[in-house]
Parts: sequence; structure tokens; C-alpha cells
Amino acid sequence: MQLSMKCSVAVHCLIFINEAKGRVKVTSNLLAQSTGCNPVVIRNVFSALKKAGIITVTRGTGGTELCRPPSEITLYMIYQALEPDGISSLIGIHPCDGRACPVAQNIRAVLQKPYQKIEDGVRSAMESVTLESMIEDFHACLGSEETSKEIK
Amino acid sequence: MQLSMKCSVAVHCLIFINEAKGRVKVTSNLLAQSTGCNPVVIRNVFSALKKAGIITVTRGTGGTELCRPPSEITLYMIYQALEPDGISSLIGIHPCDGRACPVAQNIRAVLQKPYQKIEDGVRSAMESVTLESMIEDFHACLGSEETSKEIK
DNA sequence: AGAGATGTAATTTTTCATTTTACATTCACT
DNA sequence: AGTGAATGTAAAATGAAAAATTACATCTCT
Repeated sequence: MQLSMKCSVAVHCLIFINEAKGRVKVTSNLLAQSTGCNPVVIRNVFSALKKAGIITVTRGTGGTELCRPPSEITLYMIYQALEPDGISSLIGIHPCDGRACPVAQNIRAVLQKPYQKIEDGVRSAMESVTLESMIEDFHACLGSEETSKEIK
Repeated sequence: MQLSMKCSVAVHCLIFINEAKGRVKVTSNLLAQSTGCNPVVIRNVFSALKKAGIITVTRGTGGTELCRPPSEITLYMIYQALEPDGISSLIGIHPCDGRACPVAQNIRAVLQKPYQKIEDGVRSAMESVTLESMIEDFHACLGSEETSKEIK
């Protein structure tokens, strides 16, 4: 199970929303165009980000905005919003519970500590990345291109 | 893509091999019983661990042994043996290359740094776990059960 | 030669993420 | 009120990757 593409789509959306602020009304169709996903996928991402308090979405007429400064939005918040069972969904253990072998009976317990370490490692890495820093990097990318195109 | 179950199967196998040392000949059929996997799955895991210099497998007559002390075998070595493309196979980016939107054109570059951080976090977490420590934890599990059963 | 293993290619099955369809709901504007 | 353009979600369809299985070649000891 991959650090699902939803996460990269979400970052894409958030950067887009930030860039569009005050200029363009950001709808699920617009972002579907930009990301190459189906509008429903975008709406589901919106829904998750909304529940997590990261964006507001106005019903009926449409439009999306960040509801806190990018410096306060971490990659971990974004990830958690989209994968509620967290990082454990990245990690699998083969099922071998009812078996006579003592290794089979205890493998789950033995792996718990290492997998917890991995989870902690991923979490702290993700917490150290803010949307702000990704936006800065995005601008740096734009700057290094000869033509810095506008979002139309 | 999950931190594939192969990894937990491999740890299972290695603990088993360690426990059986000098007592039982460890065949793919035996470990298939213990893990609940098909013998071919076990053989494939063996094959990967062998290439990585973690175990030796004797052809023809059968049997498997660790070829270095458990303190020198890290979880990262095991993982790497089984997933040659490494941790990047855990992480995905939605494909949106040929699109006009500047966010789409640069999202890959923007995510590279954060994803590298995550990879580093996972790697160092995995490097800090040795087979020895997992074997110790396994023994602790055994000790805490009233009947500490033997591998038969 | 035969029994019991491993080694591996190739196929089938299963599982799961993703996409899509469909429709109810909401809001603004006329 | 009524229409148009959105969002919100459930549910079904699609597709792709993982896992299991089959099959058979190869090896080693007795």
C-alpha cells in the first residue's frame, strides 16, 4: 500500500489553492484538470482536508480556501487527514495466528516495537515539512524557468 | 504498496532459523507450515536473503542457516533484500507531467525533498533494529507465557 | 535410480486502490 | 420559484499489483 497518491494530489491542491487565492475560484473541476484526476477524487480530498480543518469549501457556488497559514500546515497533518489509520496502513504482517509454532504466535508482538519506530520516523519527518516550505520550493522552481507562467 | 508482508515473513523465517539451529533441518515446507505461506513464497524469500548474504541454503538435501551473527543483521538489510527498489516503492506521486498548469509541472520536484526526508527516517529506523534485538523480544514473549513451548 | 529438496518461470487467483457513474443537496442569481 | 453550477457521497466498475499456485528443471545424498 503506497503512501497513496492521494497525498501528492492533496499537496498539489493546497499549493494551487494558495497560488489562486483572491484571483481564481478553485473548483473541483479546475483541480481535476490540473491534477489529471477525476473531479470526485478531488472532492474526496477536499472533504478530508476540510474535516481536518485545513481548508474551507463553500457549497453550492463552489470555491476553496486555506483556513490557516501555510506555515502551520505540516505534511503530517495532510497525510493524517487522508489516511486516518495512519502509517500502520503502510505496514503489513502476514496472518499466522492460530498456528502451533511459537514463532507464529509471537511474531506480531515482536514486530510491534520495530514498526513503531518506523512510524515515529515517518511522523517526525513529515512533521518537519510545512506547506510553506513546499510553496517556497515551488516558487524556486518557477523562478528557475525562463518563462514563469501564470495560473490562468 | 505495503511494507510488504514478505518482510514480516522474512523476519519470521530468520527467527525460526535461529531457534532451530543445530536441532532441526529448516526446509521451505517446514516454514510454509509455520508461516501459513506457500512453500514457493518461502523459497523466494530464501532466495532474496541468500543473495543478500544473510543466510545459506543447501541445495539438494535442504536446510538453511544464518551466515552471520544476528547482531549484524538489521531490519534494513532484510527489507532491502526483499524490496530492491527500496523505500521509494512505498511512495507515489500522481502522474501529471504534460499539463499546462505550473503546479503540475513542478509537483514532482517539490515533493522530492520531503519524500527524501521520509525515506531517510524509515531507513534509520530500520537500521536501528537488529535481528538480535527481535530475537531477544521473542524470548521475552516466550518467557512470559506459562508454558514455553518448543519448536518441534 | 529414487527420494526429497531447492530454484524459478509462468500462470492463475485474489485483493485492493482508483476511477467512474449516479444522484441528492446546496447556494446564488434572475 | 426556478435554473445553473457546485459540492457531498454512496455504490458499482475498472484496473493493476500482490500473492498463491502449478509445473518442472536441477541438485544431493542414500
